[in-house]
Amino acid sequence: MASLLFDNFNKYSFITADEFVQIEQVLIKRFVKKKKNLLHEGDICRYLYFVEKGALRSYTIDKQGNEHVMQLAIEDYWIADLSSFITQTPGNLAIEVIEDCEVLLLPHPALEQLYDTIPSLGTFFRKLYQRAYVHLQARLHSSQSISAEERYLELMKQHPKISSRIPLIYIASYLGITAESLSRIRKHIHSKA
Amino acid sequence: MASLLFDNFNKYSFITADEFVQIEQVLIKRFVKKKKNLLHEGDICRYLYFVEKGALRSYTIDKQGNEHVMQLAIEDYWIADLSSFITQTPGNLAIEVIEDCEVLLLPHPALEQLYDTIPSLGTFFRKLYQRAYVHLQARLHSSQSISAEERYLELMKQHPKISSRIPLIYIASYLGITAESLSRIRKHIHSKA
DNA sequence: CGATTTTTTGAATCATATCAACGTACGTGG
DNA sequence: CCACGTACGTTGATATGATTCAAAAAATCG
Repeated sequence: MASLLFDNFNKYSFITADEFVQIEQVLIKRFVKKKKNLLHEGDICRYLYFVEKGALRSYTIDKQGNEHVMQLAIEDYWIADLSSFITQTPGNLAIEVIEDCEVLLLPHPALEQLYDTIPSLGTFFRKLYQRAYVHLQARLHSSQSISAEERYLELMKQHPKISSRIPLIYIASYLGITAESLSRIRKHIHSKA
Repeated sequence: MASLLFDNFNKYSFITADEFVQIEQVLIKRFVKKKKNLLHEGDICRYLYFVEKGALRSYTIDKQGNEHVMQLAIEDYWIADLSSFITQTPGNLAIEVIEDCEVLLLPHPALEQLYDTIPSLGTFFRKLYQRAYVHLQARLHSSQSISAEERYLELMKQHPKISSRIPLIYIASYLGITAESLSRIRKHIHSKA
């Protein structure tokens, strides 16, 4: 069983082949085209999305109608509006496809049931939520303590695949700056390299 | 039983008087003086802290040694380094007393045990973690979409008690700006009011 | 290929930081 | 109870990082 998802589970928890078969039974596979939304602002997030292929972003929309990227995801990443998923109430994130995708949908009610039969799945997702929290805190910290250029360099270092594949406008938005600024930052970096 | 903590539990969950007695048995009461630290960077956060009286802040320290306030807490607030508390591994938050405090300490192992006997306690803290997550996301969103002045006004509106009692330097740090900037923002607000 | 999206560049402007100085308040030890 | 020191707040002058708006160049897509 060569499966990206199986390996992903076993990165942070321990899932047997048998257990994985059970999980597979509730997964829904979707092929989604660029520019399509998996989730709209105000929707209840009914699935956790695991990316098998392609790229996506989640984003919020402010009062002026500007979008702000909250998360970027490529192969082997999970993406969702976590707080909406956990509470099953309307959230304020939207999720859009950046690059034609193959995603696996893990439905909320099915997951709740699987927790009973596969205890280590609870561990896995508890850890996942926790990483999300830590990551958010780290982002707030760096947005308050370092320059946009440093933030960009850090992102490049930690997620080189993301920064090379995702269009600059989304990376800029993720970093909390404009596309123009990031373009200038790139020029500046190249000029001294 | 007139208790701030009892009422706090019943804001987000339902705890009976009997259950509350059980909880009280594991709580540790501490009186802590201004400037003292309840937690240092790199410590394992072994307690959730409930503030009965006084004021505290949690903060991170960046590479240049500057502090950045992550949370402010007064009476009726919980404070902790959540990710360190949950994993019981060293964290990177410190917690310092701003105003002489009375705090209740809820130890990690005791809480784990109470979850078995008081199921609604699990609900309560799950919701607490979730609010922390949502709040963090909202902060990141507003730090990327609105000006420092708007952020300050929002804080004043949502937490008037905090903004009136806590020294300006900590509020500024919480907002991600310098004390000088916040001072000017205040002046600007008063001038047009 | 044309159409759209994405990236780059320039000039002007703005929000916030920085550095330095001064004012105020407060609490503690003498 | 006063005086002193430390913590906190304000103000001014200047610097800087990032935004805005406009336009052109480059890349991508059907």
